[in-house]
Amino acid sequence: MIERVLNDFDIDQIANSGQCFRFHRVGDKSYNLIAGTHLLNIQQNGRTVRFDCDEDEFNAIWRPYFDLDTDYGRCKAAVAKRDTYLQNAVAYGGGLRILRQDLWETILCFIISQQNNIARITKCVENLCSLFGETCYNKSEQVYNSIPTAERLAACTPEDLAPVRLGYRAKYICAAARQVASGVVDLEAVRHMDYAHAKAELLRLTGVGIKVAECICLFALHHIDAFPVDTHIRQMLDAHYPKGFPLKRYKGFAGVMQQYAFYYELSLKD
DNA sequence: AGCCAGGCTCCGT
DNA sequence: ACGGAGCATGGC
Repeated sequence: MIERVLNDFDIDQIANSGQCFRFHRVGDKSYNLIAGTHLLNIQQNGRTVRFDCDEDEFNAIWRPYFDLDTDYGRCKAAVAKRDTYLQNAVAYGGGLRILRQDLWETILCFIISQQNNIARITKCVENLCSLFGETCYNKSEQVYNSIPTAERLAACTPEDLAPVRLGYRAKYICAAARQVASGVVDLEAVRHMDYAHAKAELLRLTGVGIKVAECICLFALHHIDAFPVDTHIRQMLDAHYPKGFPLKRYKGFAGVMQQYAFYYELSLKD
């Protein structure tokens, strides 16, 4: 069991930020999270966060996953004083983090995300894992399913995936899985590329366009210059930044600002 | 009931 | 190179 006192960290905000679709709420500020082949129970009480794992796993997996070595206070302090929109967004979602998620898992989740809503994305991801994922066990003998491998999905047809209810995205998933399993797109190489090259390589995947590629760059590869523009961000930009978002001001961490804005926009719509 | 959702591919110009 | 139709499904 690991306990840490953390600033700028709110597990509810992180779990509901639409970066990861594999947080399962199990109690007050308490979640089971499946990331790659790992399962974590995490619980927050005030600034104290409890990670149910040993120190080696914490350092190897969860510390980078939650980006705990980054000072988000510095990002927040960079927000222009007169920019009341971003000031409000930061005040609202000040506990957000940019996660370092598994690359293949993020590719699948964000292919599924297109032209879809978060509630249904979550269901599709759950279906995909429970029907095609690898069965995993942790030390406490908890059973859970990881995201299916590219090899497993490459052997599937879109009809095979029908129970997942992916709609027209099923054929994208099958095609992308074949590209990855065959090595036509080398994800291990993508991991070591800079932002521009990684984005270009991801764009070769069927079902991955600019927006999805930028989400993958931001939420898996931690290229925090990425600034995905989806329908919510588009509306926000039109309403609050008609002359364009000040990307230069936030160069090097624009993706963090994007995430504050995205989470704030979601809150304004329910 | 009808609009919309963390868009993309494909096919005309 | 660019623009628009079509796309599956279900939440609200």
